[in-house]
Amino acid sequence: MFVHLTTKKFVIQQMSNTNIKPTEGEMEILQVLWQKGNCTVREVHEALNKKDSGYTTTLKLMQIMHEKGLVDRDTSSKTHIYRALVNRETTQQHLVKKMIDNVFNGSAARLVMQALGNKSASKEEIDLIKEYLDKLENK
Amino acid sequence: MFVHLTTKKFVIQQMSNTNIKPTEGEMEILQVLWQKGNCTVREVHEALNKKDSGYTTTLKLMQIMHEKGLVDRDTSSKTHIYRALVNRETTQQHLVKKMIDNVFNGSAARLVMQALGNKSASKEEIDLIKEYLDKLENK
DNA sequence: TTGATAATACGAAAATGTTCGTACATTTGA
DNA sequence: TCAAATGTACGAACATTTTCGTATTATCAA
Repeated sequence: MFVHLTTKKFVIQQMSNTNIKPTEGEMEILQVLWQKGNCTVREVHEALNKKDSGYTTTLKLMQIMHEKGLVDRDTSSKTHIYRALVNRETTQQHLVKKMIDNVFNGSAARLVMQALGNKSASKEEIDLIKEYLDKLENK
Repeated sequence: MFVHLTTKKFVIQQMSNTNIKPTEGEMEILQVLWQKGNCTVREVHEALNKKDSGYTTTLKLMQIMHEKGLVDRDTSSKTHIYRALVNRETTQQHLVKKMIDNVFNGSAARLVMQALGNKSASKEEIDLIKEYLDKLENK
């Protein structure tokens, strides 16, 4: 399906931007790109499954992301292929840090507990976290 | 200092808004109100210590927050006294949930680990969290 | 070949958030 | 008392993000 991708190269560059702050819409798109790897605009648009906005909106957003350097794209064929240029973990790190400051007054623990109180945290997830904590404490 | 406050009453009402999403600027103000309790605009403005925006900006923001129902105010004296109308924990809950969805693809554990990897999490905080986790698991 | 389909480009409107200037009212102290 | 200081009200400018309409180009199948 994406055989041609093995020959067409993306420009090799890494996002050095220290001030990463994707908008909400941009984050949704990045999620898809991180999860599915390289994508066309249509693939992203369909993955998002937005009923309240059209295809050209997603397109425009991705074009802007390209201008900003959030994504790179292969334009060698008519249908462009996009990929995330910002690192997933780094971006998440930035946003979490911002939330800790902006919402939790600088306390990471508060955020963690709030997140754990959330129903989203299942038994398995909690065990995973405990394990992680032990590792963290042993160094 | 705030003796008069014991006699002047705030309208008793609770924010029922299910779609709480304060903007970044609004969050900063809420932080102050949550932390310091009832405040004048000036107190908030000084607590924020923003050098890049003036007093009337903070004022305007707080007026808008009032329109939105994020805060209530006592206008019985010339200098109005504001208080948060949205609950701290509820608001944080909403924002965390949103971030889990929007940034961490629904995984609370991922967010937690990202937050813990942060330098902001000290030894004490980590112990606090472990304690919390045990409590959480025992029910 | 040619018309339908699917893409991109891009300007501009709409929506939302932030900032400020200015008018006006109240308080206060000299 | 009355001028300076301190407040609020509020419109308007500006910035950013999101959305869409329309023009144009490429692809594909009949």
